[in-house]
Amino acid sequence: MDNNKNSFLDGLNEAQSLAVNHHTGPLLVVAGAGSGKTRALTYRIANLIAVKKVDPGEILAVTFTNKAALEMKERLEILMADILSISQFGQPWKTLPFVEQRQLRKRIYENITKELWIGTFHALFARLLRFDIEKFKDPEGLRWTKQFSIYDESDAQTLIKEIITQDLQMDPKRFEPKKVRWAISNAKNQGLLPKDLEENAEGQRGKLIGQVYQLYRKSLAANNALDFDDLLLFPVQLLQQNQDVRSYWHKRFRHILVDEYQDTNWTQYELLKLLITNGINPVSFNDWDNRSIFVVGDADQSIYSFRAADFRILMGFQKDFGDKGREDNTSTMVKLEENYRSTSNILEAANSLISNNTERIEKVLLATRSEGELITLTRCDDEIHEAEALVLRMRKLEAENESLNWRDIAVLYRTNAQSRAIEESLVRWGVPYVVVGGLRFYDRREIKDVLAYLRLLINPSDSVSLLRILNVPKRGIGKTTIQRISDASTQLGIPLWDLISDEEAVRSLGGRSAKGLIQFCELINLLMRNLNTSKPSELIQLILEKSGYLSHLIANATDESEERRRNLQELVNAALQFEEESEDFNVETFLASAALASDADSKDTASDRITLMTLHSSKGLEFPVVWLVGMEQGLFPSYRSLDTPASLEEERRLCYVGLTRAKERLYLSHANERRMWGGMREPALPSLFLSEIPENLLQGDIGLISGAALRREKRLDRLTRLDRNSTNRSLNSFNIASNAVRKKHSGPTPGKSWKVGDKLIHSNFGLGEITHTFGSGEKISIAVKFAGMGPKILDPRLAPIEPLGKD
DNA sequence: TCCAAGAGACTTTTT
DNA sequence: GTCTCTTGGA
Repeated sequence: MDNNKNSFLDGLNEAQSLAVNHHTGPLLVVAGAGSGKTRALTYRIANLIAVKKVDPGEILAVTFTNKAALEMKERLEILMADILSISQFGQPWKTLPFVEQRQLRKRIYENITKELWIGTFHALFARLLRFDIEKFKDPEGLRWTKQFSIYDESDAQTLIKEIITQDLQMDPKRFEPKKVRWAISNAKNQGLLPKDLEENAEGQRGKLIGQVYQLYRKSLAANNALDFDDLLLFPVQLLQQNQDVRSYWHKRFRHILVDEYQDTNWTQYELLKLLITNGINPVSFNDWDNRSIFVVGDADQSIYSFRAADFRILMGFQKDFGDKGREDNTSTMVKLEENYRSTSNILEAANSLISNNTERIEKVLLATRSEGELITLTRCDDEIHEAEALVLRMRKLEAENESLNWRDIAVLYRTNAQSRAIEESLVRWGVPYVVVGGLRFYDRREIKDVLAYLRLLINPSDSVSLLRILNVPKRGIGKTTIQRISDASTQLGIPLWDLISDEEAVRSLGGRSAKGLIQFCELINLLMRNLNTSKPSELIQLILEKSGYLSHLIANATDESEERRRNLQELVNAALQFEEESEDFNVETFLASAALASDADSKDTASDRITLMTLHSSKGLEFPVVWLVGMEQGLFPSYRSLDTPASLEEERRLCYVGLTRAKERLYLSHANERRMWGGMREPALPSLFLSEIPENLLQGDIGLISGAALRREKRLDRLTRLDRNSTNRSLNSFNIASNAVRKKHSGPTPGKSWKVGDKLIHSNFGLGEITHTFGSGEKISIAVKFAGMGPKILDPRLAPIEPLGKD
């Protein structure tokens, strides 16, 4: 019977099993890339619940992204379903009748997943603050309520810029808001208050920053808002100062698990300690009865020190928690060193690269897979050649491997800006792709506008949100009026909303804009009346209609406003999805999830497209085929890291992360020169990291990708495609696209008549559809909508386009 | 008050 | 090259 119950643990290797079965006390799991650490985490939670009979509500699991949290819940549900199904029905969950599958899963959700606290540090502690922020005693007497808004980086910067220009009357060009924000963030991460900063400041500048910090805190309080740093700092201070609150959460969370432990910072570490030992120094903490802290990480993959992460926290775990033993698999450390992900060639390259770092826990990744292909290194003339060469290779690879899908391929780069050249080539050759990162969905202007409406409804003190939407859409409220009322509000010390919801005040202050202001108040009041009775999605819809935002966009009728409308529709969908996924949804929880969502969270894995992203975003992911581009000195490693050894080591870890994402094939490339922005081409040397990969693992076509070689490859690509298409492979729309693009070299087609709805292929933009025609006969112009961009007006006699038959 | 055109900054990585 | 902010005119 017992054996049966534990059978889900059978597939684990020895080290994994040690980690999963660890019951109480501290444990550090040093887990190399691809060694099954997510598996260890998930199985451990399942083991705690199913075997050790831990109440799910006593488990706190910290992940690095929201997406990782969702995935972990999902995996856990399936695992638990299997365990229960086998113990109850004697058969795996998937073999149950569909109805019973669903019932069981629902039961697990209700009794287990829903009770667990799984999420990022920020999401989890924002949640904790929703309970207890009103018990927080601020050292300067400021107050917040549980309706607090969460300000993102740009909100924070807006506030700081305002303080610099308005309160301090300084020139934001000489005293840059961004740098000041950064300095304040650093101070917060060290737990420093404005007065600490002012007292210890060296020189005028430090004093000024202290002043801004002081005013910034006041301003946040006036808006009843917290920034990202506060979401961690406030809980630390709250747990330090209030013993009741601390004991409550200490008793509640008996088992804490932390993923990506190498990227925690000192504030986060402080939080963990407060919770797990109830504020007692961990070395002397003895009450490990039915209590554990389980952290998983890899010092070699620490890549967030710019965000105050410090992998020495990981290195010090054993010392801090009282086990002096530093040998393998002591009572507080287990090493997972067997890699199940990559071929041994890829691993050898990664191991060899990372051995150049000095600050490490000694660890090698042991291969479990065969040698595999050699790593391909390509030197190109410039970034355009690099992009073209990459796309051609990719197409060749896809054409030659029946089982390889576009979604199996990822292109990784150091900086977001590098995606552009690659995107252009992908569009030109009709390869479907998705870019992760760059502009976050929730950072788009129209989305932020609507969220600002929601924030104001929840938290009327939030003047930053109010000012954002006061005249959006246009209500005839201008700069002068806004200046006047916000001056009045600061002078009187009352929130903006209180001021403008007083009709008399508005009439005397508003002047010509009074009408617009009153109209705005009526709108907000109407929305507020619907706040408690509407779901988030309904409220968003109501905002869009009643505010005139939607009709404004419709009236505008440009491509841009069309795009905005689509995004807003997408926001409604996101809200609907949120309502489906979470049990206790309301506007507040929806806003919190929007504020803390990252772009990587929304990456949909369903559609078959290649993925483009920064090396940082790639952490935790894996792909059969990986391209690492821009391997040049000054770009990767970044020029800012070249003269500090510690930063250079971090860049090397970043490279290590990149290499170890690849399962089967790895391609590296660098260019001889690169256009940095707009104008100047800059010559570039191959990255130092390339020289740290043993030559025998590389197959080079160094020097091959010159202009002439590229043309030769393009001819070859055409031949392969022709060959392939003339055989029996079915033609999806994508293949048609590439097929027709190939013909582009025959030039434009004369004498063709064009009409709305016709599909065509453009040699640069790919597949498009005609949305309008202007003029007639020889002089006709056409407006064409291509995927991923606004319509282009083209002259069909000149443009490199080909008509496409109806499909 | 609103809009269009021009200047200027931007490139490290993000919860 | 592209996004944001400022400026000046209607």
